[in-house]
Amino acid sequence: MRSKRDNGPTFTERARRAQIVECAINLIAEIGYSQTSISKIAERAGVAKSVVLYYFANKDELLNTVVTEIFLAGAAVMVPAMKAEPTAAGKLRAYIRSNGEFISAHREHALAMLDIWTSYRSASGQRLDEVMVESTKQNPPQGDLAELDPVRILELGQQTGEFREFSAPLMAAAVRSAIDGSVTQSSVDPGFDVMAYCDELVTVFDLATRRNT
Amino acid sequence: MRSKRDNGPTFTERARRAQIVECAINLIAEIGYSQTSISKIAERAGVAKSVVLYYFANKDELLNTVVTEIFLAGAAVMVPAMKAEPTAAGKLRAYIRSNGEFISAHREHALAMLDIWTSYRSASGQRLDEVMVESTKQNPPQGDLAELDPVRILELGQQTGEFREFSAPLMAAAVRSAIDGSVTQSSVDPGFDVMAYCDELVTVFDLATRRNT
Amino acid sequence: MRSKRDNGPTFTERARRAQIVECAINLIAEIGYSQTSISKIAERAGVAKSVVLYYFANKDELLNTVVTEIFLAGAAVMVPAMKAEPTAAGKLRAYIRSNGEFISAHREHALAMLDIWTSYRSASGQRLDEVMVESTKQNPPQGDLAELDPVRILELGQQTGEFREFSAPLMAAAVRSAIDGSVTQSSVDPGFDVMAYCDELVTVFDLATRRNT
Amino acid sequence: MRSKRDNGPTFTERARRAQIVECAINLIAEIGYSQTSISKIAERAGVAKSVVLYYFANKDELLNTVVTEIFLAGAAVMVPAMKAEPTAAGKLRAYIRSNGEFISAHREHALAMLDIWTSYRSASGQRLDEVMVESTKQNPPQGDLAELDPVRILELGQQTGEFREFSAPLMAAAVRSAIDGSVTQSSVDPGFDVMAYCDELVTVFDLATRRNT
DNA sequence: GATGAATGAGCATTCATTCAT
DNA sequence: GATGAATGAATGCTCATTCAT
Repeated sequence: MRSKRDNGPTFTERARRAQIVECAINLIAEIGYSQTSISKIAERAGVAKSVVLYYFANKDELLNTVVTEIFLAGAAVMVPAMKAEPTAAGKLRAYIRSNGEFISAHREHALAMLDIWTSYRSASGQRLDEVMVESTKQNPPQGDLAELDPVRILELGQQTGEFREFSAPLMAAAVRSAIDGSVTQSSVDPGFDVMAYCDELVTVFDLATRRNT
Repeated sequence: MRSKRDNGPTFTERARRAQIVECAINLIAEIGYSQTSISKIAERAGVAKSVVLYYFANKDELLNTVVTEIFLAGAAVMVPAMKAEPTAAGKLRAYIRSNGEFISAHREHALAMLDIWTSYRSASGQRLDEVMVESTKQNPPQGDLAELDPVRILELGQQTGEFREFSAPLMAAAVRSAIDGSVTQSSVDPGFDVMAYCDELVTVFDLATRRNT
Repeated sequence: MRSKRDNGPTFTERARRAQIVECAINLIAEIGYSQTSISKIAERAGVAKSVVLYYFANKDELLNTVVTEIFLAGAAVMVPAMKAEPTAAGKLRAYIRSNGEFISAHREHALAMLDIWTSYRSASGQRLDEVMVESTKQNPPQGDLAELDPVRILELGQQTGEFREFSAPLMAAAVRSAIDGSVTQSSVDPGFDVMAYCDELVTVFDLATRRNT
Repeated sequence: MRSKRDNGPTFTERARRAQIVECAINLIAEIGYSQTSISKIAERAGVAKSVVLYYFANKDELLNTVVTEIFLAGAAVMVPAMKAEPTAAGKLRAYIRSNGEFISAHREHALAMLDIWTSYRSASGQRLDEVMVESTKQNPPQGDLAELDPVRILELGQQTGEFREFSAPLMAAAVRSAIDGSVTQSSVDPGFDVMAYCDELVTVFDLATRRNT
């Protein structure tokens, strides 16, 4: 795709890829991943179907790009918010609220992400996480991205004595799925107030995790 | 399929339908709804593809049967458990735990249900809940099934003074999505301890809802 | 299907066969031969699909019965009308008018007949007439039915000097297709006045065939 | 299939479409519309089934193209022939003869057209004319094509006094169905002399329409 | 860079027919 | 007599992908 003396992707290439990814996200948010085909994406982007496969080797690569894109956009919002909080309780609060803010601000991205996450199956029936295991194992999240793991926040709080005793992985799973619930709700009811919901979650997990005196 | 003066379904018919539904559930749990085709279901059931369509007018009817079957099986476990509890706090506890018990005992059913719920899209892109709205509006859940609505439990607790003030619909959404999270976790990690997770949830929502003295 | 000491078809058998044939005719007239399936016929008759194939070895036999039935019903109307006319001109007039009367009185039968005649193709693409050739060759129309051949009428008229010189087969083809046109028209426009049309045809072919002095 | 700024169909596209249409016509003429499937058309064209659906969105679009193609080819022959005749009687003669010439010269096209016309039923059982009503209402035949309406010829002749009094619509129906009869005859007997038949029709309708002195 | 052309695999569904009861 | 059960072939159609230009 590029010459030997490689200067990285050209401007056009990046623009086209971004455009295609954007159309894919909109489409997935609108009609669901399972109904989203390459030709529909191409149609919406106003290009030939083969153009999509020129920029992305196959459907899975496009999908992967979409997921990564959204994930990084979310991280860009959440990581700073969490870093700004010194305490574990503060970090947990920031984790929930900043996630909610991203979902509110980028509703379509969140819808697309959740839909892919829950709907995607490879030809052999593997889910996205199963497929991603290899690449993740090779590139475990480092530095800032590791901050996004709720298990770490909870363990931190238990170490500092802010939080009571509980299973950090289980509590983390509860936090994550409760937050994801806001996307599901939002897809059912477009008027769903994600931030109000997340504020409620902040209270819930504050009461549920803090050490009672 | 049957004449007017109807003696109800044959023995064979009930058996075959049950078998097909079972195969469908297994398959959906295994490879996901989007990868589940009628021919794969037939293959697993060891019958010709056309047999499936002999017993179910079309894919949607089969799907509907699957969903209803699983839902009723879940309700059969949950409703008695909740009725046995007099207090709202007890009912909430029973709601979470009995749901967890059903998920543990029928892991494949729960996986299939969740996958259908999140993946299904009609030809026009509608989700299952959107499609079901009409039938639900015509036949709103009555009697025992109404017990399964978590909003009612929470409002009850607020009326009796057991629970603090909060938005019942939002809290209910949190409860539901936290419970559903156990299925997602279970699909990612087959060894996930659903009951331990639900016990943790019981604590979380007990702390989060009870009136602090 | 019947015992050795054969008393011919039982009452039930004849009744069932008649009922099925009737339903087939209605259905073909309504939705066209190509959309008419055995299961639809059975459904309309209120019996199981296999019942239809119990009385008729296969679809073609049912079809054949339908065609024969309608043809004989038409002949029953037309033959007497033609016999009543002594002259060739009178017979031609009677041929057209009585055919029109049959079409008017049994619109569905006529529609079904025409639709089968034009639409039917065997699995190998043969038309109904091609398929029927063998049976017709073995049993050429005799006696009264031979009266229905318009070629004979025209040749008779030429022998008696009533008609001018023309090619009888070609003129006969013109007469037949003009009459059939009334069915086509009637299917397009249910209000089409078949008798008025046939009266016009009578005039047309009277003017067209008579010897001018 | 093509981008917005459109240079019109490619050479390949036009060629392939023409080839597919041609194969469809041959096949319909041979085995009838009801037995003609997309895969058979593709097989005859020597391409994959999906190629047919690459050029025609669905079977109906292909069908429509076939019908339009044949109709326009017929009109191209008939319109000039009729225009060349100044009198109504001449026009009527030209209408019949030029139609016959087209049928003789393009036997397969005529057979296909008639078969589609009589056999086609939409999924809901509508005939081709019923389906075409809307498009025809929006685009009524204009200019030259209006010449092809036999009703107009007959009314013209009555206005000029060339023709006697009769119902023009009924006479037109008779003319049309008599002509169509040549196609039916030709399909039954490949050696049928269409032009001789049409010449006979010319005489028939000349005698039948002209004002007797 | 971009795209038109082509393809094969798969899917849901329809249907005539066979067979055991 | 009647029917439920089962099946294989066929149909229209979608889609991701390949390839030559």
